[in-house]
Amino acid sequence: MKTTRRIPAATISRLPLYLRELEELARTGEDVVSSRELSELSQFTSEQIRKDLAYFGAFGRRGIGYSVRHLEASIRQILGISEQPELALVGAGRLGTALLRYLSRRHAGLTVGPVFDSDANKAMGSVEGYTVLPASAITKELQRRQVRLAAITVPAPAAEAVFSALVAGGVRAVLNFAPVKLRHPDVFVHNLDLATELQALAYYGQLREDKADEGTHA
Amino acid sequence: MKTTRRIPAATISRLPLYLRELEELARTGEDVVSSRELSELSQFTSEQIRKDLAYFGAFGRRGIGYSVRHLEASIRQILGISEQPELALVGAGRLGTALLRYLSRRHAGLTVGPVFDSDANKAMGSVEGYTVLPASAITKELQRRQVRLAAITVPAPAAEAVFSALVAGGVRAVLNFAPVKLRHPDVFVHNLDLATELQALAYYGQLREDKADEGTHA
DNA sequence: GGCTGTGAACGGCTTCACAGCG
DNA sequence: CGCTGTGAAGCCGTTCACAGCC
Repeated sequence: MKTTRRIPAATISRLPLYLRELEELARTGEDVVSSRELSELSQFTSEQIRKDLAYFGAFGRRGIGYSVRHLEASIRQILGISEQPELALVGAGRLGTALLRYLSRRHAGLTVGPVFDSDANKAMGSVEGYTVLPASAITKELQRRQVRLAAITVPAPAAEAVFSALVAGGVRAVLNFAPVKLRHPDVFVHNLDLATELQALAYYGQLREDKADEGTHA
Repeated sequence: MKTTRRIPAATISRLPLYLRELEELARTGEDVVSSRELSELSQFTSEQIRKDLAYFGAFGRRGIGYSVRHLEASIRQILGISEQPELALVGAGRLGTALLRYLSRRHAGLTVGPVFDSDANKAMGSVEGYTVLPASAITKELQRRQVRLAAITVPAPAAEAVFSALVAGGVRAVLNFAPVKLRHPDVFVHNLDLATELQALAYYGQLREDKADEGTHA
Protein backbone atom coordinates (compact mmCIF):
# COMPACT_ATOMS: atom_id res chain seq x y z
CA MET A 1 0.00 0.00 0.00
CA LYS A 2 2.00 2.94 -1.27
CA THR A 3 0.76 6.24 0.15
CA THR A 4 0.27 7.95 -3.18
CA ARG A 5 -1.04 11.49 -3.42
CA ARG A 6 -3.82 12.93 -1.30
CA ILE A 7 -6.98 10.89 -1.57
CA PRO A 8 -10.32 12.68 -1.95
CA ALA A 9 -12.45 12.50 1.18
CA ALA A 10 -15.33 11.39 -1.02
CA THR A 11 -13.34 8.35 -2.03
CA ILE A 12 -12.63 7.38 1.56
CA SER A 13 -16.28 7.71 2.45
CA ARG A 14 -17.19 5.26 -0.32
CA LEU A 15 -14.72 2.57 0.63
CA PRO A 16 -16.78 1.30 3.58
CA LEU A 17 -19.77 1.00 1.26
CA TYR A 18 -17.80 -1.05 -1.25
CA LEU A 19 -16.64 -3.15 1.67
CA ARG A 20 -20.20 -3.76 2.76
CA GLU A 21 -21.12 -5.11 -0.67
CA LEU A 22 -17.99 -7.22 -0.84
CA GLU A 23 -18.83 -8.82 2.49
CA GLU A 24 -22.25 -9.67 1.18
CA LEU A 25 -20.74 -11.12 -2.01
CA ALA A 26 -18.30 -13.19 0.04
CA ARG A 27 -21.21 -14.48 2.11
CA THR A 28 -23.00 -15.65 -1.03
CA GLY A 29 -19.85 -17.39 -2.20
CA GLU A 30 -18.87 -15.07 -5.07
CA ASP A 31 -15.22 -15.27 -6.05
CA VAL A 32 -14.92 -12.47 -8.56
CA VAL A 33 -16.75 -9.22 -9.10
CA SER A 34 -16.54 -6.64 -11.87
CA SER A 35 -16.76 -2.90 -11.34
CA ARG A 36 -20.04 -3.03 -13.22
CA GLU A 37 -21.53 -5.53 -10.79
CA LEU A 38 -20.29 -3.53 -7.84
CA SER A 39 -21.82 -0.49 -9.47
CA GLU A 40 -25.26 -2.08 -9.55
CA LEU A 41 -24.94 -3.10 -5.93
CA SER A 42 -23.57 0.13 -4.56
CA GLN A 43 -25.22 2.63 -6.88
CA PHE A 44 -21.95 4.32 -7.72
CA THR A 45 -20.73 4.36 -11.32
CA SER A 46 -18.27 1.70 -12.37
CA GLU A 47 -15.76 4.34 -13.45
CA GLN A 48 -15.91 5.90 -10.03
CA ILE A 49 -15.32 2.59 -8.34
CA ARG A 50 -12.35 1.80 -10.57
CA LYS A 51 -10.86 5.25 -10.01
CA ASP A 52 -11.36 5.05 -6.25
CA LEU A 53 -9.61 1.71 -6.07
CA ALA A 54 -6.86 2.80 -8.45
CA TYR A 55 -5.75 5.46 -5.98
CA PHE A 56 -4.40 2.64 -3.86
CA GLY A 57 -3.04 0.31 -6.50
CA ALA A 58 -4.12 -2.13 -9.19
CA PHE A 59 -6.30 -4.67 -7.47
CA GLY A 60 -8.17 -6.01 -10.48
CA ARG A 61 -7.40 -8.27 -13.41
CA ARG A 62 -8.19 -6.94 -16.84
CA GLY A 63 -10.74 -9.02 -18.62
CA ILE A 64 -11.74 -10.65 -15.33
CA GLY A 65 -12.59 -8.28 -12.51
CA TYR A 66 -11.67 -8.13 -8.84
CA SER A 67 -11.13 -11.00 -6.44
CA VAL A 68 -13.84 -10.53 -3.81
CA ARG A 69 -11.71 -11.82 -0.96
CA HIS A 70 -8.59 -9.99 -1.99
CA LEU A 71 -10.35 -6.70 -2.55
CA GLU A 72 -12.16 -6.99 0.75
CA ALA A 73 -8.87 -7.53 2.55
CA SER A 74 -7.27 -4.66 0.66
CA ILE A 75 -9.98 -2.20 1.59
CA ARG A 76 -9.75 -3.24 5.23
CA GLN A 77 -6.03 -2.66 5.04
CA ILE A 78 -6.50 0.75 3.44
CA LEU A 79 -9.05 1.83 6.03
CA GLY A 80 -6.84 0.55 8.79
CA ILE A 81 -9.36 -1.85 10.27
CA SER A 82 -7.48 -5.07 9.59
CA GLU A 83 -6.07 -5.19 13.09
CA GLN A 84 -9.36 -4.18 14.74
CA PRO A 85 -8.13 -0.95 16.32
CA GLU A 86 -9.67 0.27 19.54
CA LEU A 87 -12.10 3.15 19.67
CA ALA A 88 -12.35 5.17 22.86
CA LEU A 89 -15.87 6.23 23.72
CA VAL A 90 -16.53 9.32 25.81
CA GLY A 91 -20.11 9.66 27.00
CA ALA A 92 -22.06 6.59 28.03
CA GLY A 93 -25.51 8.00 27.35
CA ARG A 94 -28.07 6.74 24.86
CA LEU A 95 -26.08 7.56 21.80
CA GLY A 96 -22.84 6.31 23.27
CA THR A 97 -24.48 3.05 24.25
CA ALA A 98 -25.93 2.68 20.77
CA LEU A 99 -22.44 3.05 19.31
CA LEU A 100 -21.10 0.62 21.85
CA ARG A 101 -23.57 -2.00 20.72
CA TYR A 102 -22.71 -1.47 17.09
CA LEU A 103 -19.07 -1.98 17.89
CA SER A 104 -19.49 -4.97 20.13
CA ARG A 105 -20.99 -6.85 17.20
CA ARG A 106 -17.56 -6.58 15.55
CA HIS A 107 -19.06 -5.79 12.18
CA ALA A 108 -17.31 -2.48 11.77
CA GLY A 109 -13.81 -3.82 12.20
CA LEU A 110 -13.29 -1.73 15.30
CA THR A 111 -13.06 -2.83 18.92
CA VAL A 112 -14.55 -1.13 21.93
CA GLY A 113 -11.69 0.56 23.76
CA PRO A 114 -11.90 2.46 27.03
CA VAL A 115 -15.31 3.93 27.86
CA PHE A 116 -15.56 7.19 29.80
CA ASP A 117 -18.23 9.33 31.37
CA SER A 118 -18.11 12.56 33.36
CA ASP A 119 -21.08 11.55 35.45
CA ALA A 120 -19.74 10.11 38.68
CA ASN A 121 -22.76 7.82 38.92
CA LYS A 122 -21.97 6.19 35.62
CA ALA A 123 -18.22 6.26 35.99
CA MET A 124 -16.84 3.19 37.74
CA GLY A 125 -20.06 1.38 36.90
CA SER A 126 -20.54 -0.59 33.70
CA VAL A 127 -22.60 -0.20 30.56
CA GLU A 128 -23.35 -3.07 28.23
CA GLY A 129 -20.70 -5.05 30.02
CA TYR A 130 -17.95 -2.47 29.64
CA THR A 131 -16.38 -0.74 32.61
CA VAL A 132 -16.95 3.00 32.58
CA LEU A 133 -14.03 5.16 33.69
CA PRO A 134 -14.19 8.76 34.89
CA ALA A 135 -13.42 11.43 32.31
CA SER A 136 -10.42 12.48 34.35
CA ALA A 137 -8.71 9.26 33.28
CA ILE A 138 -8.96 9.94 29.54
CA THR A 139 -5.47 11.22 28.81
CA LYS A 140 -3.61 8.65 30.85
CA GLU A 141 -5.70 5.73 29.64
CA LEU A 142 -5.36 6.68 25.99
CA GLN A 143 -1.63 6.93 26.35
CA ARG A 144 -1.41 3.63 28.16
CA ARG A 145 -3.48 1.72 25.61
CA GLN A 146 -2.20 3.66 22.62
CA VAL A 147 -5.71 4.44 21.41
CA ARG A 148 -5.83 6.50 18.22
CA LEU A 149 -9.59 6.69 17.59
CA ALA A 150 -12.37 8.19 19.68
CA ALA A 151 -16.03 9.11 19.59
CA ILE A 152 -17.46 11.95 21.66
CA THR A 153 -21.11 11.59 22.72
CA VAL A 154 -21.27 14.02 25.63
CA PRO A 155 -23.42 17.13 26.05
CA ALA A 156 -22.12 20.28 24.35
CA PRO A 157 -20.67 21.99 27.42
CA ALA A 158 -18.39 19.03 28.19
CA ALA A 159 -17.16 18.42 24.64
CA GLU A 160 -14.32 20.92 24.56
CA ALA A 161 -12.64 19.64 27.71
CA VAL A 162 -13.08 16.04 26.66
CA PHE A 163 -11.51 16.80 23.31
CA SER A 164 -8.48 18.44 24.91
CA ALA A 165 -7.99 15.39 27.09
CA LEU A 166 -8.21 13.10 24.07
CA VAL A 167 -5.70 15.21 22.16
CA ALA A 168 -3.35 15.15 25.12
CA GLY A 169 -3.72 11.39 25.13
CA GLY A 170 -2.52 11.21 21.54
CA VAL A 171 -5.78 10.61 19.70
CA ARG A 172 -5.51 10.89 15.92
CA ALA A 173 -9.12 10.91 14.70
CA VAL A 174 -12.33 11.84 16.48
CA LEU A 175 -15.99 11.43 15.61
CA ASN A 176 -17.75 14.25 17.47
CA PHE A 177 -21.50 14.12 18.01
CA ALA A 178 -21.66 17.18 20.25
CA PRO A 179 -22.97 20.39 18.69
CA VAL A 180 -19.69 22.30 18.96
CA LYS A 181 -16.94 22.73 16.39
CA LEU A 182 -13.83 20.91 17.55
CA ARG A 183 -10.53 21.46 15.80
CA HIS A 184 -6.88 20.70 16.24
CA PRO A 185 -4.10 20.85 13.66
CA ASP A 186 -2.84 17.33 14.41
CA VAL A 187 -6.18 15.57 14.76
CA PHE A 188 -8.77 14.67 12.18
CA VAL A 189 -12.20 15.64 13.46
CA HIS A 190 -15.47 14.62 11.91
CA ASN A 191 -18.24 16.72 13.42
CA LEU A 192 -21.53 14.90 13.14
CA ASP A 193 -24.35 16.65 14.98
CA LEU A 194 -27.64 14.84 14.68
CA ALA A 195 -29.72 17.98 15.30
CA THR A 196 -27.91 19.59 12.39
CA GLU A 197 -28.56 16.59 10.19
CA LEU A 198 -32.24 16.70 11.02
CA GLN A 199 -32.45 20.39 10.20
CA ALA A 200 -30.86 19.83 6.82
CA LEU A 201 -33.28 16.95 6.28
CA ALA A 202 -36.18 19.29 6.94
CA TYR A 203 -35.11 21.39 3.97
CA TYR A 204 -35.48 18.45 1.63
CA GLY A 205 -38.76 17.47 3.16
CA GLN A 206 -40.39 20.69 2.03
CA LEU A 207 -42.75 20.41 -0.88
CA ARG A 208 -41.22 22.22 -3.82
CA GLU A 209 -42.73 22.41 -7.29
CA ASP A 210 -39.39 22.17 -9.08
CA LYS A 211 -38.13 18.67 -9.68
CA ALA A 212 -37.63 16.66 -6.54
CA ASP A 213 -33.96 15.93 -6.02
CA GLU A 214 -33.26 12.32 -5.55
CA GLY A 215 -31.34 11.70 -2.39
CA THR A 216 -27.84 10.36 -2.51
CA HIS A 217 -25.90 10.98 0.64
CA ALA A 218 -23.17 8.96 2.24
CA MET B 1 -37.94 33.37 -0.56
CA LYS B 2 -37.72 32.84 -4.29
CA THR B 3 -36.79 29.30 -5.20
CA THR B 4 -33.88 30.17 -7.44
CA ARG B 5 -31.74 27.54 -9.08
CA ARG B 6 -30.65 24.28 -7.50
CA ILE B 7 -28.86 24.86 -4.23
CA PRO B 8 -25.67 22.89 -3.54
CA ALA B 9 -26.12 20.24 -0.89
CA ALA B 10 -23.01 21.60 0.80
CA THR B 11 -24.75 24.93 1.24
CA ILE B 12 -27.78 23.32 2.86
CA SER B 13 -25.59 21.39 5.25
CA ARG B 14 -23.95 24.63 6.39
CA LEU B 15 -27.17 26.54 7.09
CA PRO B 16 -27.87 24.74 10.38
CA LEU B 17 -24.36 25.62 11.52
CA TYR B 18 -24.87 29.29 10.76
CA LEU B 19 -28.15 29.03 12.60
CA ARG B 20 -26.41 27.61 15.63
CA GLU B 21 -24.06 30.59 15.80
CA LEU B 22 -26.89 33.04 15.25
CA GLU B 23 -28.82 31.56 18.15
CA GLU B 24 -25.78 32.00 20.34
CA LEU B 25 -25.38 35.60 19.17
CA ALA B 26 -29.03 36.32 19.86
CA ARG B 27 -28.58 34.87 23.34
CA THR B 28 -25.72 37.25 24.02
CA GLY B 29 -27.81 40.15 22.80
CA GLU B 30 -26.05 40.89 19.52
CA ASP B 31 -28.17 42.77 17.02
CA VAL B 32 -25.99 42.75 13.93
CA VAL B 33 -23.33 40.40 12.64
CA SER B 34 -20.97 40.64 9.68
CA SER B 35 -19.99 37.74 7.46
CA ARG B 36 -16.48 38.14 8.83
CA GLU B 37 -17.66 37.68 12.41
CA LEU B 38 -19.77 34.70 11.41
CA SER B 39 -16.72 33.36 9.64
CA GLU B 40 -14.67 33.43 12.81
CA LEU B 41 -17.43 31.71 14.73
CA SER B 42 -18.28 29.04 12.20
CA GLN B 43 -14.89 28.48 10.61
CA PHE B 44 -16.23 28.91 7.10
CA THR B 45 -14.89 31.72 4.93
CA SER B 46 -16.85 34.96 4.83
CA GLU B 47 -17.22 34.71 1.04
CA GLN B 48 -18.72 31.28 1.39
CA ILE B 49 -21.19 32.49 3.96
CA ARG B 50 -22.22 35.44 1.79
CA LYS B 51 -22.58 33.23 -1.25
CA ASP B 52 -24.60 30.63 0.64
CA LEU B 53 -27.01 33.24 1.91
CA ALA B 54 -27.20 34.99 -1.45
CA TYR B 55 -28.72 31.87 -2.99
CA PHE B 56 -31.87 32.69 -1.08
CA GLY B 57 -31.96 36.45 -1.35
CA ALA B 58 -30.26 39.57 -0.05
CA PHE B 59 -30.51 39.43 3.71
CA GLY B 60 -27.71 41.81 4.61
CA ARG B 61 -27.16 45.56 4.51
CA ARG B 62 -24.06 46.80 2.78
CA GLY B 63 -21.76 48.60 5.10
CA ILE B 64 -23.56 47.14 8.11
CA GLY B 65 -23.93 43.38 8.11
CA TYR B 66 -26.82 41.03 8.85
CA SER B 67 -29.58 41.45 11.41
CA VAL B 68 -29.10 38.52 13.78
CA ARG B 69 -32.78 38.06 14.47
CA HIS B 70 -33.87 38.50 10.88
CA LEU B 71 -31.22 36.17 9.50
CA GLU B 72 -32.02 33.57 12.11
CA ALA B 73 -35.69 33.67 11.14
CA SER B 74 -34.82 33.54 7.44
CA ILE B 75 -32.67 30.45 7.81
CA ARG B 76 -35.37 28.71 9.79
CA GLN B 77 -37.79 29.59 7.02
CA ILE B 78 -35.42 28.28 4.35
CA LEU B 79 -34.83 25.03 6.20
CA GLY B 80 -38.54 24.65 6.78
CA ILE B 81 -38.32 24.44 10.55
CA SER B 82 -40.28 27.60 11.35
CA GLU B 83 -43.48 25.70 11.91
CA GLN B 84 -41.80 22.92 13.90
CA PRO B 85 -42.67 20.06 11.52
CA GLU B 86 -43.13 16.57 12.89
CA LEU B 87 -40.56 13.85 12.44
CA ALA B 88 -41.71 10.23 12.44
CA LEU B 89 -39.34 7.86 14.19
CA VAL B 90 -39.18 4.20 13.28
CA GLY B 91 -37.20 2.07 15.69
CA ALA B 92 -37.33 2.80 19.39
CA GLY B 93 -33.97 1.27 20.28
CA ARG B 94 -30.98 3.03 21.76
CA LEU B 95 -30.30 5.23 18.77
CA GLY B 96 -33.95 6.03 18.24
CA THR B 97 -34.34 7.00 21.86
CA ALA B 98 -31.27 9.20 21.66
CA LEU B 99 -32.81 11.03 18.71
CA LEU B 100 -36.09 11.28 20.54
CA ARG B 101 -34.41 13.04 23.43
CA TYR B 102 -32.65 15.47 21.13
CA LEU B 103 -35.96 16.34 19.56
CA SER B 104 -37.95 16.64 22.75
CA ARG B 105 -35.61 19.46 23.82
CA ARG B 106 -37.03 21.44 20.89
CA HIS B 107 -33.62 22.80 19.96
CA ALA B 108 -33.66 21.42 16.46
CA GLY B 109 -36.90 23.06 15.40
CA LEU B 110 -38.52 19.70 14.83
CA THR B 111 -41.24 18.00 16.85
CA VAL B 112 -41.47 14.36 17.74
CA GLY B 113 -44.17 12.85 15.55
CA PRO B 114 -45.41 9.26 15.64
CA VAL B 115 -42.98 6.70 17.05
CA PHE B 116 -43.00 3.14 15.72
CA ASP B 117 -41.33 -0.15 16.48
CA SER B 118 -41.66 -3.62 14.96
CA ASP B 119 -41.05 -5.29 18.27
CA ALA B 120 -44.46 -6.20 19.71
CA ASN B 121 -43.08 -5.76 23.21
CA LYS B 122 -42.15 -2.16 22.57
CA ALA B 123 -45.10 -1.32 20.38
CA MET B 124 -48.14 -0.10 22.34
CA GLY B 125 -45.82 0.71 25.20
CA SER B 126 -44.11 4.04 25.63
CA VAL B 127 -40.56 5.35 25.39
CA GLU B 128 -39.47 8.64 26.94
CA GLY B 129 -43.12 9.49 27.38
CA TYR B 130 -44.10 8.88 23.77
CA THR B 131 -46.53 6.17 22.76
CA VAL B 132 -44.94 3.55 20.52
CA LEU B 133 -47.09 2.26 17.68
CA PRO B 134 -46.62 -1.00 15.78
CA ALA B 135 -44.80 -0.72 12.45
CA SER B 136 -47.92 -1.92 10.71
CA ALA B 137 -49.51 1.46 11.44
CA ILE B 138 -46.82 3.51 9.68
CA THR B 139 -48.55 4.23 6.38
CA LYS B 140 -51.93 5.08 7.81
CA GLU B 141 -50.55 7.21 10.63
CA LEU B 142 -48.27 9.20 8.34
CA GLN B 143 -51.15 9.91 6.00
CA ARG B 144 -53.42 10.92 8.85
CA ARG B 145 -50.92 13.30 10.45
CA GLN B 146 -49.43 14.50 7.17
CA VAL B 147 -45.89 13.72 8.30
CA ARG B 148 -43.21 14.53 5.73
CA LEU B 149 -40.03 13.70 7.66
CA ALA B 150 -38.84 10.42 9.12
CA ALA B 151 -35.81 8.78 10.71
CA ILE B 152 -35.16 5.04 10.44
CA THR B 153 -33.26 3.45 13.31
CA VAL B 154 -34.19 -0.19 12.87
CA PRO B 155 -31.92 -3.20 12.22
CA ALA B 156 -30.88 -3.68 8.60
CA PRO B 157 -33.29 -6.50 7.73
CA ALA B 158 -36.33 -4.39 8.66
CA ALA B 159 -35.26 -1.18 6.97
CA GLU B 160 -36.51 -1.91 3.47
CA ALA B 161 -40.06 -2.72 4.54
CA VAL B 162 -40.19 0.22 6.88
CA PHE B 163 -39.06 2.51 4.10
CA SER B 164 -41.74 1.26 1.75
CA ALA B 165 -44.37 1.91 4.38
CA LEU B 166 -43.07 5.43 4.92
CA VAL B 167 -43.08 6.12 1.19
CA ALA B 168 -46.63 4.83 0.94
CA GLY B 169 -47.50 7.18 3.76
CA GLY B 170 -46.23 10.13 1.74
CA VAL B 171 -42.91 10.81 3.44
CA ARG B 172 -40.71 13.33 1.61
CA ALA B 173 -37.33 13.04 3.34
CA VAL B 174 -35.78 10.23 5.35
CA LEU B 175 -32.70 10.00 7.53
CA ASN B 176 -31.70 6.35 7.40
CA PHE B 177 -29.31 4.91 9.98
CA ALA B 178 -29.67 1.30 8.85
CA PRO B 179 -26.77 -0.12 6.83
CA VAL B 180 -28.75 -0.58 3.63
CA LYS B 181 -29.07 1.74 0.65
CA LEU B 182 -32.61 3.06 0.45
CA ARG B 183 -33.76 4.92 -2.65
CA HIS B 184 -36.93 6.21 -4.17
CA PRO B 185 -37.36 8.76 -6.97
CA ASP B 186 -39.80 10.93 -5.02
CA VAL B 187 -38.10 10.83 -1.65
CA PHE B 188 -34.91 12.42 -0.44
CA VAL B 189 -32.88 9.85 1.49
CA HIS B 190 -29.85 10.61 3.57
CA ASN B 191 -28.13 7.36 4.41
CA LEU B 192 -26.08 7.75 7.56
CA ASP B 193 -24.63 4.49 8.78
CA LEU B 194 -22.58 4.89 11.93
CA ALA B 195 -20.51 1.79 11.26
CA THR B 196 -19.55 3.26 7.91
CA GLU B 197 -18.64 6.56 9.52
CA LEU B 198 -16.44 4.81 12.02
CA GLN B 199 -14.66 2.87 9.31
CA ALA B 200 -13.91 6.06 7.41
CA LEU B 201 -12.69 7.57 10.66
CA ALA B 202 -10.28 4.70 11.10
CA TYR B 203 -8.59 5.67 7.85
CA TYR B 204 -7.78 9.12 9.16
CA GLY B 205 -6.61 7.71 12.46
CA GLN B 206 -3.77 5.85 10.81
CA LEU B 207 -0.33 7.30 11.34
CA ARG B 208 0.93 8.62 8.04
CA GLU B 209 4.22 10.42 7.54
CA ASP B 210 2.81 12.84 4.98
CA LYS B 211 1.20 15.96 6.40
CA ALA B 212 -1.72 15.26 8.67
CA ASP B 213 -4.92 16.53 7.11
CA GLU B 214 -6.85 18.76 9.35
CA GLY B 215 -10.36 17.58 9.80
CA THR B 216 -13.24 19.66 8.52
CA HIS B 217 -16.41 17.68 8.13
CA ALA B 218 -20.01 18.76 8.46
C1' DG C 1 -14.96 53.46 4.49
C1' DG C 2 -17.27 49.18 5.45
C1' DC C 3 -19.51 45.26 4.16
C1' DT C 4 -22.58 42.84 1.01
C1' DG C 5 -23.56 40.61 -3.38
C1' DT C 6 -21.63 38.51 -7.49
C1' DG C 7 -19.23 37.55 -11.99
C1' DA C 8 -14.74 35.33 -13.00
C1' DA C 9 -10.99 32.39 -11.99
C1' DC C 10 -9.62 28.39 -9.79
C1' DG C 11 -9.41 23.66 -8.19
C1' DG C 12 -10.93 19.29 -7.27
C1' DC C 13 -14.05 15.46 -8.03
C1' DT C 14 -16.64 13.01 -11.55
C1' DT C 15 -17.54 11.43 -16.19
C1' DC C 16 -15.89 10.21 -20.54
C1' DA C 17 -13.34 7.76 -23.70
C1' DC C 18 -9.95 4.82 -24.72
C1' DA C 19 -5.47 2.58 -24.21
C1' DG C 20 -3.56 -1.60 -22.09
C1' DC C 21 -3.62 -6.37 -20.69
C1' DG C 22 -5.43 -11.04 -19.89
C1' DC D 1 -13.18 -9.59 -26.66
C1' DG D 2 -13.82 -8.17 -21.66
C1' DC D 3 -12.75 -5.44 -18.08
C1' DT D 4 -9.39 -2.64 -15.74
C1' DG D 5 -6.59 1.54 -15.30
C1' DT D 6 -6.07 6.37 -16.62
C1' DG D 7 -5.31 10.79 -19.20
C1' DA D 8 -8.60 14.34 -20.78
C1' DA D 9 -12.76 16.78 -20.57
C1' DG D 10 -16.56 18.38 -18.01
C1' DC D 11 -18.85 20.00 -14.04
C1' DC D 12 -19.63 22.02 -9.76
C1' DG D 13 -18.46 24.21 -5.58
C1' DT D 14 -15.06 27.38 -3.55
C1' DT D 15 -12.06 31.37 -3.70
C1' DC D 16 -10.92 35.70 -5.59
C1' DA D 17 -11.60 40.29 -6.71
C1' DC D 18 -14.34 43.98 -7.18
C1' DA D 19 -18.57 46.59 -8.16
C1' DG D 20 -22.52 48.40 -5.59
C1' DC D 21 -24.78 50.45 -1.65
C1' DC D 22 -25.10 52.26 3.07
